[in-house]
Amino acid sequence: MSDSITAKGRTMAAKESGTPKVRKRTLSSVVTSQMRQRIVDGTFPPGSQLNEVELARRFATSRGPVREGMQRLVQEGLLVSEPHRGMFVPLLDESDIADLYYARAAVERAAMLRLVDQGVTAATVANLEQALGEMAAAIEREDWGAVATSDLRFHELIVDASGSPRLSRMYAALAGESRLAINILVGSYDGRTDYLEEHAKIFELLVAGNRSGLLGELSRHLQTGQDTATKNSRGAVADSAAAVRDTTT
Amino acid sequence: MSDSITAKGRTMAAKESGTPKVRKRTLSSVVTSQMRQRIVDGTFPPGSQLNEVELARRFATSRGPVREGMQRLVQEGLLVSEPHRGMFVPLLDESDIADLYYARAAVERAAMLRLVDQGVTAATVANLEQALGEMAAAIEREDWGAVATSDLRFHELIVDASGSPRLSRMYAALAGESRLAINILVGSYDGRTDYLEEHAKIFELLVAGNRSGLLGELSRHLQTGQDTATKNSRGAVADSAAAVRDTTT
DNA sequence: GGGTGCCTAACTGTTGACAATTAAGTCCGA
DNA sequence: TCGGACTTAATTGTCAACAGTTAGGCACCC
Repeated sequence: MSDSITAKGRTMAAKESGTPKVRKRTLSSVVTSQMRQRIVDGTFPPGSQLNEVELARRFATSRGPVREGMQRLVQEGLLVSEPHRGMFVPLLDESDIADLYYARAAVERAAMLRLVDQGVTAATVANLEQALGEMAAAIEREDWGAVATSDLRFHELIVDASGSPRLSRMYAALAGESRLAINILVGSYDGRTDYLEEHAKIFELLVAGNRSGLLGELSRHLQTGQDTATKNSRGAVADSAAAVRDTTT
Repeated sequence: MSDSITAKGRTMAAKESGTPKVRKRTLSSVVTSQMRQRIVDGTFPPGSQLNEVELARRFATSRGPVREGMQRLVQEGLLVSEPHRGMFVPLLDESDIADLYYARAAVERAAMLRLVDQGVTAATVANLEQALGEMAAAIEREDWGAVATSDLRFHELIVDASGSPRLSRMYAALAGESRLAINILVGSYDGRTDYLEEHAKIFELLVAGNRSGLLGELSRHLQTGQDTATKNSRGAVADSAAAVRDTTT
């Protein structure tokens, strides 16, 4: 019953440039990853429509896999579907951001409490320290996109470490939406140089197992994050919407 | 430029409740609903495979809408995908059930606390009372499937009442999975005649705004639910798996 | 001049056929 | 008798063409 080496003739249909490191993954999944990446990194800005035929052409596939990928991204909160109209990258308004941070707080609180209960493993400590290191390096070179990535990664690591598949699954969607909200205000991160120490504080309290301190610090941290996102998105969403209008006319 | 829109047609359509309920559902969505229904009500038992061509034939469509619906149900936790093999209704083992109830507790706790904060509206009270009424009626006529439905509906109403779209979205998936777990042990509900009063207790504490009591009662309630599910599923999953094996051979 | 109704263009929704993959059954040889 | 490679049936993954819907523009009528 051991895993026999199915080393059969692997037809290398690797075209010259199309797909970088395509493994045994199905086409739909690689298309999904590609689209998720481009939504998250801002290539497809909030408010924009994703044209099926254009994407299919760009990925050198048919519309089937593209539609399938879109279905998944809808459930992740990275796309909204308007029947017979198309798929659009969500425009998060003030109430969306508030709800997003509220839901994140609910999930992270539960994860942290459980993590303290069952103790933080050495591997978790190492992962978190690495994320903090990446964040510091990103701040150093003023790469605010990377700062946002390490920021979300830090929080995601905590949730994953709690060992609940369902909590992780739910949080992944929230993290994706958060990235959407943060994208609008990338560049305004520099006004918040205390990000690193806030995360370091949470890390310390987590290792120390300080429950009440942890909950308080988390609330503060997310609250400031929400305030920043809300404040900076006030005009940003309007601009974004206007920009979309321009491009579509 | 000229923003002087008379806004006549808009106000008419918006103010008026004239939107006919004949919303044009797309084929994919109706197929999705149908499949969700049959998974949840046990027509497609846990462990069974959903054949695309057979379902397409049964729904008198092509495989496209069926595949699209399956994608959605995967994200809801009602199906698992094994690439190049097929879609299967999940078989929840002991750890799955534990994780499921843990995640539910996390979400419901947050929802309840917020609900107490912002006060319970009259509409919410009415909805919850109705759910309790349906539960009592279902118990009376020993319709355990309906008991499970009203049970989950009660909890879902609480989460929805908290007014967080994302919390509701996450909880919907958890509720669907819970229904899957409960289906196995439908009929063993009769051993737990205290279900109604447990829910009534939660309802009272919620209206009274008793935080600590609420959290304690919720923990107890979900714990007993988890214990029952776990205990009754011990042999059930084995039987179910065996039954699936029989039908597939 | 303003409103109304068609009309067209572009897009999504749907379909049936084709290709690729998996797993089980079978046959052969040691 | 056992092991392994081959064959084969069934199922999923992918594709290109067709059909239906939506929204915006244009001419026409009042």
